[in-house]
Amino acid sequence: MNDYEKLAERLFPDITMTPEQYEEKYPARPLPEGARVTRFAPSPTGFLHIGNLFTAYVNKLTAENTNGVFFLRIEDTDKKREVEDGVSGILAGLRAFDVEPDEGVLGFEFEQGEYGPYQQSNRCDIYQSFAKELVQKGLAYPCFCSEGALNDIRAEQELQAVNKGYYGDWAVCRKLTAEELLEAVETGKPYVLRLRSTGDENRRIIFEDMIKGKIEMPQDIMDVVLLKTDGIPPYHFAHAVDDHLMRTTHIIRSDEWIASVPLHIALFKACGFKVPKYAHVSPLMKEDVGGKRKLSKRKDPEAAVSFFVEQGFPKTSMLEYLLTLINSNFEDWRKGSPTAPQSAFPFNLKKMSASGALFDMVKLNDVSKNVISVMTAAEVYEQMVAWAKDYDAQLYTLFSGNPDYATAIMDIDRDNKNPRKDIAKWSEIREYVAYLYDELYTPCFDLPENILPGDAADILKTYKDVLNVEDDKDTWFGKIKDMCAGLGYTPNVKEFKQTPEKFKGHVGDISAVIRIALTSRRNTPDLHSIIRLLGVKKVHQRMEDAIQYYEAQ
RNA sequence: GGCCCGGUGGUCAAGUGGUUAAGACACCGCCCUUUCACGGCGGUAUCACGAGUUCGAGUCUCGUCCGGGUCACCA
Repeated sequence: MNDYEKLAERLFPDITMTPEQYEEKYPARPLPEGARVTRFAPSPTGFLHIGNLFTAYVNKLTAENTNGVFFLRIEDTDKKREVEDGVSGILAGLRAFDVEPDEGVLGFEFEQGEYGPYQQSNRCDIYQSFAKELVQKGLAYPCFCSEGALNDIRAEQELQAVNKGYYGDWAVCRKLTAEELLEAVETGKPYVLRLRSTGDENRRIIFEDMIKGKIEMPQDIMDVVLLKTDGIPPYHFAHAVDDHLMRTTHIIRSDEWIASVPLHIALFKACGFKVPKYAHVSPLMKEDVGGKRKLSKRKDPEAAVSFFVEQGFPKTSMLEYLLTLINSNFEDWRKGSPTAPQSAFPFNLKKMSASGALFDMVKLNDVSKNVISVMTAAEVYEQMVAWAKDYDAQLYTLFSGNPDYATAIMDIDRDNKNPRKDIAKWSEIREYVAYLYDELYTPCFDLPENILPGDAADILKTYKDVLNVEDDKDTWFGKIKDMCAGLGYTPNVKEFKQTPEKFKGHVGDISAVIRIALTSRRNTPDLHSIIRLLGVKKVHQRMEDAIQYYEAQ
């Protein structure tokens, strides 16, 4: 046994599993050629950022498109960050929008898959096994520098205007011999384990990022921490060991990791691992005065995935919108395949934009309206009720109390070739259906400027006499047209436009008055259907109320 | 500050040396229309800046500027 081996044994006396044994325990995955293994690896903070959902979705798509595997790993090596049961919130956000992992952590203290444990806090023995081997090979060493000593080094580096960090001549413990290190360990001094970097800052590493393209950077020369004083690794080392053993083929993660790729490559090489492919996703931005900035958890409510759940965006809407950001040819594809499932889209990692996109609520709304417009009334009802159950108790009671009525409302104008696009999210429905439920209805008979209250009263009085709820649509509208002449209006919109001086208004104004009297709104779906849903009694009552209101003016 | 990434209309963006510089959202106008919508047609508006290479540059090179990231015993 040489000195390094002795040191390794002294440092990790209880570690008996060797890296070779772990390699056998986690063999190459039995997947078809070209299958990609991806992962989403958040900290269990309980908060899922929309940008994380975006990245996770890209991971899922990548795996799905190649018949690979998408797994969830929890990076809980930092106790300070931890939140009680922080996993559930993240999983809930993922599930809300169907970005469900195939493998890994799938619930509170529940995981599935052959490559676990998937929670880093349960993998300490594994990290230490690989760390032990690094020590044996002289590629890692214990460092006894205190926080204060580290600060002193940093201050001196600042003074000399050189790169900060623990490296080269600054790395005092690196210069200790194995014998000296062993002696220091015996004193019981706390230590961290550091990589003995073999990097040369004058040499460059080149790697191909699948989104950003070719990236060239100086080699990493830092003697980074492999194991903290508590024996747990920080992100970098854990990433190398985990993604190697879990046989991840593509590391798709957020942009901010680019700077540490040289380090990660150094780590993979030091451990003798094959370097995975990298793809760095640009962050989602938010419009701000004078430019754009990253969506902020603190300032922007829409940074949280839960916000979209609360607002009631259908999961397909959200994914549809995200897809437009992920691959800009998605919209063209959608045009050609309006009803195809999202999973049929030929997603391409390389087509992702290298720059950060602004998250556009207006566009999301538009996309969502399209999605909802092609749903059946039954689908709308089902999703709407599911949402209301959690977020609008009154609406939930109203809807589930009479499903046929609610479905009939949602069915208005829905079987058209070009359906209406009124609704972008379920939270809008309360307002949308308000006039169809007495419990939600507050009358408001305000007229457009071009209609006088007296005329409105006349219109309603005339209409009240001819109205028959049983009329079919043509008869119904025929009666409205027939009313026009007697009241000084024209049934012909074109005619009105040509000679407006000859009329008080056109049939549109008559309809507007009736619409406002019955619904208190200036735009609603087809009035004829609404009248039938409302029923004779309510229709007459509301017209009476409106007439009274106008006559009092 | 060092290193790295990015920069085409208000927004998402196509674009791989020769295009009238696509398309979508938003906005505006017109048309359709039996209301409200849907829909159709059209319009405003973009290559950050400066050099260079080239017959020719949004595209290649260099510089500048702007925005972002990163330089922890956080991830």
